Amino acid sequence: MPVSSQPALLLKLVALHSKIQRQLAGQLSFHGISFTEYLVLRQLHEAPGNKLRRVDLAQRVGLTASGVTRLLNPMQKTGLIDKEDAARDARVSLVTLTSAGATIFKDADVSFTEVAQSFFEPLAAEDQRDLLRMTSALI
Amino acid sequence: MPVSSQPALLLKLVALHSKIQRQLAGQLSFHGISFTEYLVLRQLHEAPGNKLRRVDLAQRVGLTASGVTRLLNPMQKTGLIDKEDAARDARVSLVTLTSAGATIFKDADVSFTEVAQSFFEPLAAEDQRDLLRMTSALI
DNA sequence: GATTGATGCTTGACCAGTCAATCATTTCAT
DNA sequence: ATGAAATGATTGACTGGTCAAGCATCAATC
Repeated sequence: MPVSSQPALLLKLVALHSKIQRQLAGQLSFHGISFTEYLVLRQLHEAPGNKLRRVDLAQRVGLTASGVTRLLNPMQKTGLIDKEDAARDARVSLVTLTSAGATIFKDADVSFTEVAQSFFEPLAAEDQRDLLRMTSALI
Repeated sequence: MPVSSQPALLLKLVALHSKIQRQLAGQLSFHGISFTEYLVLRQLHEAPGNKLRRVDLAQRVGLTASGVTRLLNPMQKTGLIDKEDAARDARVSLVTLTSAGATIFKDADVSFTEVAQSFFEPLAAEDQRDLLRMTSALI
């Protein structure tokens, strides 16, 4: 492969990401949440006991600790999540998924899956497998 | 391919983008510019006469018109770009690349290329070709 | 050639996030 | 047991954008 095409490839991936963000934001807005909020709900949904420390949540969704603080405040006000103190450590504040939050997540996840499916439709199944393998190798 | 893996693939691409952004921002900061600023310099560098209308620049770098206005103000103050009135249309304000801007771009572009090359190093040449083909098909 | 609508750009208000500082609490070495 | 360092969370100041409104100019129709 000519050396010069790696920059082009990098730019393509960035452009691809813009397209993904636009589509996801558009569909998730019907559920009243942003993509980042979807990620939070998803992580809580997957977590044992539907509960996580804020630091761990930050790491999983790719935000800083303060970013999580700022993101969660409105989510708590709208009842998607709740705070809970940790038994063993008074510093940590656990984040829990409310049942309302779980409902919203399940609805939003349908949209997310639809976007994902239609997004990759131009690729053959084998290409999709290759793409998954390559992205895993690159992360 | 099992239907369920498209969501996973989408999440991988998002994670990949985070990694790209981190690496690019880190290297470009040595040249005193952000990735978005790099994109602006790149577009001007590629444009005929090193000059573009703000609307066209906005579209090429994926920003809104106001985003471009806000981005370019500091870039003009630091002398990377310059304004110029269009001869035929008093509404448009052309953006031009200064020679200082061209110098910074060339330096930054070396870093950009290095990041791109090291980023895709885990992939064989054939994989890189496939990846380029797939991303082009998806955009 | 005046009106109406489209286009290019900027501005004010806002949103989502970072970073650095701070505070509270916990852990660890002695 | 105590003092020092580490950890978890929040806050203030800031960055980098968006969106909607507004202003100037241009184009088209009548």
